[in-house]
Amino acid sequence: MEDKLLLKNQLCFPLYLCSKEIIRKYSPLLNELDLTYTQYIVMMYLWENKETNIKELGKTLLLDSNTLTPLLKKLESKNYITRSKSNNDSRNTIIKLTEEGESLKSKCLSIPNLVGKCVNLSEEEAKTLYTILYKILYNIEKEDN
Amino acid sequence: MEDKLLLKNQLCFPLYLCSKEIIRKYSPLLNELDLTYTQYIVMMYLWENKETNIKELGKTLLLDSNTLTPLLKKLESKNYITRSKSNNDSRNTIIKLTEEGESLKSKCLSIPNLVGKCVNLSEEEAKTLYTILYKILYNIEKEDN
DNA sequence: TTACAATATATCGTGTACGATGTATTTATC
DNA sequence: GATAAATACATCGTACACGATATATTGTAA
Repeated sequence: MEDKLLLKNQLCFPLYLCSKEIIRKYSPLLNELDLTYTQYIVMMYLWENKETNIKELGKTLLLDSNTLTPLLKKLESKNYITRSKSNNDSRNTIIKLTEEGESLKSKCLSIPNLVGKCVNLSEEEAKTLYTILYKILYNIEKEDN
Repeated sequence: MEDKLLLKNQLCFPLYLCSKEIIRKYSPLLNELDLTYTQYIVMMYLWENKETNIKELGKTLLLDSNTLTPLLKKLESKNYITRSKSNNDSRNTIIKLTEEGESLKSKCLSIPNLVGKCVNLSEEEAKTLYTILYKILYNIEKEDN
């Protein structure tokens, strides 16, 4: 009977390490744009959607207002986004991309390839990993109800 | 030409989400033992090694003294470990498991299965994921030199 | 043996991450 | 239409995570 409490028998441990280490690879690239990794994925969401609110954003990034509110204030102070209250429902905080925020995307085009080079998986491995990770997310979400 | 800056085309993004979400699954279980996830993996390391120092620990967990020193002080205050200076080289901080810390392991035996149930991968998927994750870690470490 | 480099840890500041709680607004129920 | 429940966000406190820097100790080379 193997010892399930050995670090080498854990799955979450290498997941945790990989997440940290890849994000560490992002940071010198993102530093030049004055972005953190979390701010970067918020920007990615906005490049796809232009306008959103905290609830929608949080549903995608699996983050709540306690994390997003201060982060979005920082992005606002950098003039990458605007924050305003909705007229329809003034509980909603509308997040909009600014011109400057939009133009930031062109400066990020090389980032995925640079990071991909560090990770250095074959196309097939990357695809397999991707599939399994989303399966885990699906399973956990299902568990939560 | 696909847009590499779409969230759905990212690999780090689901990695980051999985790491967070699985750790979220640990937390109610670890709460009962007054441990955070990071404290838990430190304890796992110590259950395997009994005695270590901050450098050794950090090499395994990929953490530096700026994270570990305060964390270890907390584990010390819970009487799970002791911190002391080495006689051979008084720059080293020796970390030792206490009896109480050692006995904590028996209370954790059910955790891996409970979390595994949430993740809910087949044996083969888990193995594949494991292999790919450690390949990434190897590749990144190699890159760093 | 002295002075400089290397090592090991600690401290500091910033930025998430998240449970718990507070507040304002909207919806639902009677 | 008053009121309770639900919703959306904001705030607070604790705990990492990590770059930068400080401090103390040890190793090394002239």
